[in-house]
Amino acid sequence: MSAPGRLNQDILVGTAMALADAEGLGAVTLRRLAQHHGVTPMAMYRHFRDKEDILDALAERVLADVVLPEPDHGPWDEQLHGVITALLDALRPHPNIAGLVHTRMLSCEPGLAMAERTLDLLEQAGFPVEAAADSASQILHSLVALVIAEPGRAPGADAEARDDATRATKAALSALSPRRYPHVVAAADALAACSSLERYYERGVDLVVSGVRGVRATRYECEEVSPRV
Amino acid sequence: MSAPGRLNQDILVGTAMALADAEGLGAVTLRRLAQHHGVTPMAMYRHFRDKEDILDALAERVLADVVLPEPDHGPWDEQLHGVITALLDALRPHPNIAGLVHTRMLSCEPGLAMAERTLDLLEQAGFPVEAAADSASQILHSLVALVIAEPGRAPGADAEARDDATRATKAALSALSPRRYPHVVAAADALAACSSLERYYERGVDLVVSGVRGVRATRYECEEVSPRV
DNA sequence: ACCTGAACACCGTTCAAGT
DNA sequence: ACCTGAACACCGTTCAAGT
Repeated sequence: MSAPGRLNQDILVGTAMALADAEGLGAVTLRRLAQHHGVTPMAMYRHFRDKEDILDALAERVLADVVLPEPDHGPWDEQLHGVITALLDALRPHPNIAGLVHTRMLSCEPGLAMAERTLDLLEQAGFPVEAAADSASQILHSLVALVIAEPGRAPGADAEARDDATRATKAALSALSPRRYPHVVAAADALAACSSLERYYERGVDLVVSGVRGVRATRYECEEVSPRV
Repeated sequence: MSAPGRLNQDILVGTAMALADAEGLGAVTLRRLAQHHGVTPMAMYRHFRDKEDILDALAERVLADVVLPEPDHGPWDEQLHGVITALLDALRPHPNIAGLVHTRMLSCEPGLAMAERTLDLLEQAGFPVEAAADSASQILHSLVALVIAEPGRAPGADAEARDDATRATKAALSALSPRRYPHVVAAADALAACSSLERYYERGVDLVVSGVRGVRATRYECEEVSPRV
């Protein structure tokens, strides 16, 4: 495809990302990577230890796009909102790759930076260290899940195929027994595809931040209003 | 391994599940499945359309273990707590398989049953249908993420290897610069492994249910206490 | 109806060899 | 230092054939 030119890890990770975005993770292959650069598959072992190493680099590349807002002296929940939004902005363009982040958050620099900020904010909010660790992990992983589960996206196909898949899902859900699944049938369109992706993600962020606020209010702070049990 | 006896889909899914639990999804292979039953790989095509079909069946089998509590007239949030716990109880024994559920929740009966119950409860809580759809999706996927991210589990190895991995993670996190990652270093042990899995999952459920309560309070109900903005 | 045998196109990975 | 060629063990899948 491109001139054999100079081959390095950054370039290769770039084409791996393009492959994953266009055709899914299944298309990320030593052989296709090599072929795309007019080179033999074994040449890849000059740049990566093994396949796993490529996937690690792919996850790190996505997380490297996270632009954390500068820490300020605003309320912890607004700052948490900012961190969460920064992660989502980085993940959303690469839904096929997002899943890789699940197991690699704590093994690359940008993931650690995000964990650090999240832990900081949770401890500012009053969470004890162990609760902060568990919660930070869940928060970050929930956002990954939010991107993976984004309604109306097919595993790794082009826009047309994705559209077909969405239509098929709508039809399948609408065709269910309305006696047995009344709510699913009523919500078929909303479950199969978002009317607004922006609103979907706003709701997702809202749910997570509200969860942290609620846990704090009921567990780690006595002098504030607490929702009913 | 076992006598050629009678081979059917249920038996094969059972051995696929055992393989996945023991060695990870990578071990679930047409050829290993066949070999385990002393049969040729092509015999699998009598029982499954293709490999994807096996993974679908695997996800459905896990979800089939969900025991939804009977609907009652208790408060919606307590009932939601019950549904969430039921899903977690089914997923937790099969962390290697949990990820398959992400894309298959709405394409099998037990997944639909859970979506139906969740939508029902959210609408009881006052969520408009579209918000309920987005939120139900996120709730269920967050729980999958909770299991996948369970601290201290390696992708698909035995207990000993998992222990080694946990120790290595602890060491790696503890060895980070305490100037740059003070909170990560301080929380290294808690991030690498749970002191109590039960507490980890309780916190996870709590965070999700609190999130729903909070969103309801600020958006879909005016006469209750609402946390500060 | 259920299983086999041979074949195909594709994987990741190794090793010794080239320049 | 960087890439090649040949080989190996493993994939999913097809097709025609057996009983």
